Amino acid sequence: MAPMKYKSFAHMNCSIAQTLEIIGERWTLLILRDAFRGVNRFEEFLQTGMSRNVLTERLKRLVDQGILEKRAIDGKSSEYLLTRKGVHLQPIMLSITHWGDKYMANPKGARTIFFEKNTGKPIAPMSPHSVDGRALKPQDIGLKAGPGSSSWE
Amino acid sequence: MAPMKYKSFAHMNCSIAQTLEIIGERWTLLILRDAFRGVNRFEEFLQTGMSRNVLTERLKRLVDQGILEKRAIDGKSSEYLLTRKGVHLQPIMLSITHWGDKYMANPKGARTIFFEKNTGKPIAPMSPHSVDGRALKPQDIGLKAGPGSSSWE
DNA sequence: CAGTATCCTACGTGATACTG
DNA sequence: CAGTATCACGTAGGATACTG
Repeated sequence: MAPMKYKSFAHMNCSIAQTLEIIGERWTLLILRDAFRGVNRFEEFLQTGMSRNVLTERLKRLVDQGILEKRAIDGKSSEYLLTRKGVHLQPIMLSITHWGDKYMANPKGARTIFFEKNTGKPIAPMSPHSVDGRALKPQDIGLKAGPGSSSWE
Repeated sequence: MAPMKYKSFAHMNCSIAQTLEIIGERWTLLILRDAFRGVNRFEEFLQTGMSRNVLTERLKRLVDQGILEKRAIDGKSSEYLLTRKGVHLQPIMLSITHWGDKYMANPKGARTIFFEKNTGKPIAPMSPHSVDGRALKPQDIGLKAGPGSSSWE
């Protein structure tokens, strides 16, 4: 019998599938969450609760994908910093956080607050917008196949 | 030796961790993606590529969590519909799609286009906004512990 | 069509010891 | 401190047969 493996999502012609192939593993998003909080050292990331081998592999993958950059600090230590590509994951993080805040709320209130530095005010919940800046409701949005679609619908 | 299990994220006092505990499994987000495209039948979901037992379990979990609603169609068939809670996952879907569009682009262009029904125009890339509706850049945003935080920082 | 039920395997994971 | 290296284990996942 031919060997069996988990199916890769990478070949699927879909942004969601391909993105999940990179950041969809069990601990990866928690590592990234930490990175957005300013965590950048191996031993710090460990505090989140995964074991060393898992962290090693995830970090390697994130560096390979250009989401984190590894920088030597003084020959013996290194740090991991979000690249531009990594920083652009921010809307995903915020969306997940806001959904969790709403549907898995801690009774005492939000656990993490994202605020605008200029004003100190919390940001608005993530929402889609039109190109000219109007907030849109879920039902205002339709979807269709684009030029990169092989074919669906 | 005490039995070993995958560590649950559920106890972590974190919106991201708890959300991942629900929608973070390998096929779940692809099922939800399909649901947003109007897929609602078992055999249709199967086309995405997972096996029956996996689909069965994922659907059950999503129904349990109130993200999908299972409705009998005529005694023999049933369909799965996004609840309000499920629809509110839309920003997550959109954010992931846009990131994938940018960093894992298909050379021919977007595969799925989200557009505003009223105008027919594609929506803007997902971005955080201030409460009064100004788009914010990643570096405009800070984060701090909220009232529900046990303690960090 | 919509599942349920097996069986099997490999991968993700956890624990921990070890190295520079 | 920042990893690398083992090893063992269970669960997610794959294939497929079966049922109403």
